[in-house]
Amino acid sequence: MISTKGRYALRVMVDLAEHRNGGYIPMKEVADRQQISLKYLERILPSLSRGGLVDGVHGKGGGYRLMRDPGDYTVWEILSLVEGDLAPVACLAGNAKPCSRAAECRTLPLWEKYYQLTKEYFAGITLSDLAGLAPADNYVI
Amino acid sequence: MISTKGRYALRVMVDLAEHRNGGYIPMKEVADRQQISLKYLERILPSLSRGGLVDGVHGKGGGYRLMRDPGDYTVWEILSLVEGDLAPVACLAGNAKPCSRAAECRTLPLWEKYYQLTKEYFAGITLSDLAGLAPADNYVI
DNA sequence: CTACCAACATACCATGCAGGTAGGTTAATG
DNA sequence: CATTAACCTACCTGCATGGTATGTTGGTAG
Repeated sequence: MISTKGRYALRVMVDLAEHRNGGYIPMKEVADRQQISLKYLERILPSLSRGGLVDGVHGKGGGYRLMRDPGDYTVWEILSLVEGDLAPVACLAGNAKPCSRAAECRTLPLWEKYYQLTKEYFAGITLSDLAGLAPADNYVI
Repeated sequence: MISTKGRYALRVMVDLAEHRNGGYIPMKEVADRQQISLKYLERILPSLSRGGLVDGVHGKGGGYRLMRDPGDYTVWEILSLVEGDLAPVACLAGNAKPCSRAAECRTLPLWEKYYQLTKEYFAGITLSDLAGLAPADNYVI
């Protein structure tokens, strides 16, 4: 199951896409609009920043800003960054030790296909799809 | 993510389908074949039994047995029974309190469609698909 | 009737993660 | 220098996972 961390991150990104004006948007605004605890948001945003999805600036007039066009962010990218591994079962996660029963496992192909399905679904949706913005809607500076 | 409980339950069901002979199969056999702790298996099977998926009999010569043809069990049915709710996010789970932001939530439709996709995928696969048995392969008594 | 087998039930425990809260530090602006 | 806002660290509570251990109940075989 996707945790609140992933869900909140997605909502913040959509919010930043909808309210973008070329400048920096303080998290307090987003927290108010989205009704999410500011402190909790502040714990999520650094990973988005380190991942190069947003750009954060300290101090007065500061805040966060998208670094690319909303149409260039996929949901898969955002969720992966925040949630880590989106594998449906432990044996498919990146840090999993190789399973000796893999070759004969009757259920492994089921999980693999489901993983693939999940990836394709989330990779096919961008921020502009969610924000209801046209893909050609360009960044205003 | 699907927990070991769900994964093990599925493997047990497939094992019971592959080795079914009309009689009862003791969990010790399954535990040995599947390399799963017997004690842990014994904690999973009562729910499968209560759910009417298998039939358990005490004592010597006892064990568990499928109650229907393998082709009549869907993966969705098995996982739902053992895992409870398979909703990808908390707001879609059955026990979730109604969210006041649902009407305006930009991300809700995304989760709903993913939930639907998951359901359709798992409901489209049966035990006989996994066990490699032909659907017409009938129960031998 | 007794030994044995196997399902079934219950209790306990260690670990990790979710979902926060609290407080302070650093960097930029006016 | 006061304010703003990102950023960092530590801590806390509750719950789920993945077991282990110790039985009890019900049925069969000898």
